[in-house]
Amino acid sequence: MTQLLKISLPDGSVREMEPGSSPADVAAAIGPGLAKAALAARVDGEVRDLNRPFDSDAELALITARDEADALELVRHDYAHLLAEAVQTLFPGTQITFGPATSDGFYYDVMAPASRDPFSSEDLPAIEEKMRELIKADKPLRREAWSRADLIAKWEADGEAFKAEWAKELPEGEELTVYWSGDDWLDMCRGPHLASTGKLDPDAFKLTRIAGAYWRGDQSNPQLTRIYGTGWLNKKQLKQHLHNLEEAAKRDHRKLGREMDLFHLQEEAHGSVFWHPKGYMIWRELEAYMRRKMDATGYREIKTPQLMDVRQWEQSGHWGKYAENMFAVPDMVPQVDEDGDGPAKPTVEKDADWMAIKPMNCPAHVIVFKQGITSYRDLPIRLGEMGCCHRNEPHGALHGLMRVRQFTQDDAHIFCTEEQVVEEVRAFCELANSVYKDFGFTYHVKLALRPEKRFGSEADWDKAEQELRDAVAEAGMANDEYGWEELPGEGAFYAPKLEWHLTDAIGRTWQVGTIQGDRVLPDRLDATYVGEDGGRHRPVMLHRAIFGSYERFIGILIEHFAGRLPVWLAPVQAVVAPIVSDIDGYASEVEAKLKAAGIRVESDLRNEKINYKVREHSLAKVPHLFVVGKREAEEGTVAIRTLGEKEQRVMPLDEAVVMLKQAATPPDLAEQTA
RNA sequence: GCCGCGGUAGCUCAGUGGUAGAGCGCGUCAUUGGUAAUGACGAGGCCGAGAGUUCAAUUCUCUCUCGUGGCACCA
Repeated sequence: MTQLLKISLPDGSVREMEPGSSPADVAAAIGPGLAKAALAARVDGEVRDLNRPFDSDAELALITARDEADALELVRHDYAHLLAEAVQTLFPGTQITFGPATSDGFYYDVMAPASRDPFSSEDLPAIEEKMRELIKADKPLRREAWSRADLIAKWEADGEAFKAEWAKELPEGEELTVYWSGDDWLDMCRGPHLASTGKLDPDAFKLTRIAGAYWRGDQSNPQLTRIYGTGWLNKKQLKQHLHNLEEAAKRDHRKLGREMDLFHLQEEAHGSVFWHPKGYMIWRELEAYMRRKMDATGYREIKTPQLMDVRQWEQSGHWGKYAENMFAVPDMVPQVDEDGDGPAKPTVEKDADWMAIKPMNCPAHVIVFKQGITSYRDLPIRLGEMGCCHRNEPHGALHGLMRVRQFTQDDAHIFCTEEQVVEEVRAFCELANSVYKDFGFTYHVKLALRPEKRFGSEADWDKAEQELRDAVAEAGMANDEYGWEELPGEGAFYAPKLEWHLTDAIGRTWQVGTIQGDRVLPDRLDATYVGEDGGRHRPVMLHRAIFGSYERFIGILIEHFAGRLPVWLAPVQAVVAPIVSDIDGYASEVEAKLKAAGIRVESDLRNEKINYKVREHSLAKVPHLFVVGKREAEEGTVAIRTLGEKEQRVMPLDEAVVMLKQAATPPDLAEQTA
């Protein structure tokens, strides 16, 4: 007599099942409702197919649509397979490669048959339709174990070069699995999958776009066509997601930047920003804020050259590694003809010396550090700079304010002894925290570890990584609350880095802040200090930034606040709008009083109706609108309409000035007066 | 840099092998109106750049450029 399997359920009960039975059988035994609702099973913590028999006694939790994270992952993976099957059914000869789930759906990378052009968005409706047909057909999805040799043979026979290549690299001897869709299509896959295609909702997915992607993510490999889709458990979720996308598009900083007249970009300086008065006001407020923060925490601000001899960049190692992304200029006077019209492309003299526009501030800061002789008593030395840098970014990378060719960092370098590193990094964690909190961001801290290509000894990397780890632990941030995580291979070539990833109002994350513990550059540029023992020692150099770059940070703020910036950052903090022109005099008086209080205020004396003015300044996202009519002028009051609030408040002018002044105080200054 | 899509008025976009249209915005005039669009009239375009096909190109083809969605990159 065979022994029954003991299957423990989440409620603590235990069911005895025949050997060979599967989670589906358990579900059926519990009830027909659950049998229908079950999508997959968690067996001893591992997500598995519903029909895959138990290997032994096990803990079982059935996954239904209520277990949303697991369920979404499953259906998205299934949609991806369905996509591949649909494409191959419609276009025989198409090679398939990979198709994982993503954060909002799925994609599949395919190679169109040589006989036709790569797929385009025009093909999407037909593919979608075919996917729906496959769902309706309710094809069972069946797991099957294959040997590696059989798999390779199968892919080679089918002309699936990519799949064959991949199969050859899979470990010998390990059980490999394929999934059949019905009896006529299969893909190599670890699984798990739903029991059949009919479990998917034909109205809960949408193919969204087509893009190129390299085979195995490597630029030197062939380029495949990636078909993206968004996939959900039901139609309602899909609709909600599409709605969210629209909402995100509304807060696009490029759109708001134009509408709010903050900045513009144009061809002649692509990748560099033309800041308009209103946009630059945000910048000035941020810069003033950051200066106060850095002044208060022991930094000293410097300003270093934009242009340095290329040899300096060779010595630092940047020229060798990043020359193609640097802007170099010959140190010569361009030839100009007699009319003063120089040739559009001046010829460069053969023996001209080359200068490079700085792509970063670090070497210049080391140079400043090296002036004179530094004693250990002077350390740590914290040198800050609002450093304007240029990098010749790949064209495809440029994006509004988020990725630009000219940017200004809130940069600083801390030169300190080895003993001081952990405390300096810990203090930085604290500083960064106070800044991000002031803007209402939550964030995650991550540690990017040594990359494959790197400078410096293993011992130094061991030390540098451990210091950062220790510092975060001391700051109390090495835990789940701060999303603490280590990222192997993601560090810079000269140092491991801590990264701050902000989460914005609609849940997107942005990497902004960083601190990096560098022993390479001080060595390459021969920075030293005199120690207690009278000998020369290498300082450790900490590279750090909190905003990252002003351009990008402003872009993030615009999107985070959907343009409705906090009063202290709003370019125009209040508009005074008289209802009739008789009141212009009083409006000007109100404006003058607010101005005297340091408020950025404008008055709108145009010959327009109040409705029009209210609408316009609301759309312009002015935080406070001061409406004044005959009544207010007589009583010496203002009717305040605050952006985002329905009710207006009428209050005496003097009171309003105090109120607004308080609302417009930057958060770091508000703390002190509180 | 690679793949796909795009570039028409300040903005959002329509349109056509015979050198252009709307709405908003802008200007002028009238209107002085209590909280999200008052009306009338008017100005405004090398249809991204260059080359080709054609009697004729904003329209078709090619190259370039910029933007855009991805990929790759991100010191």
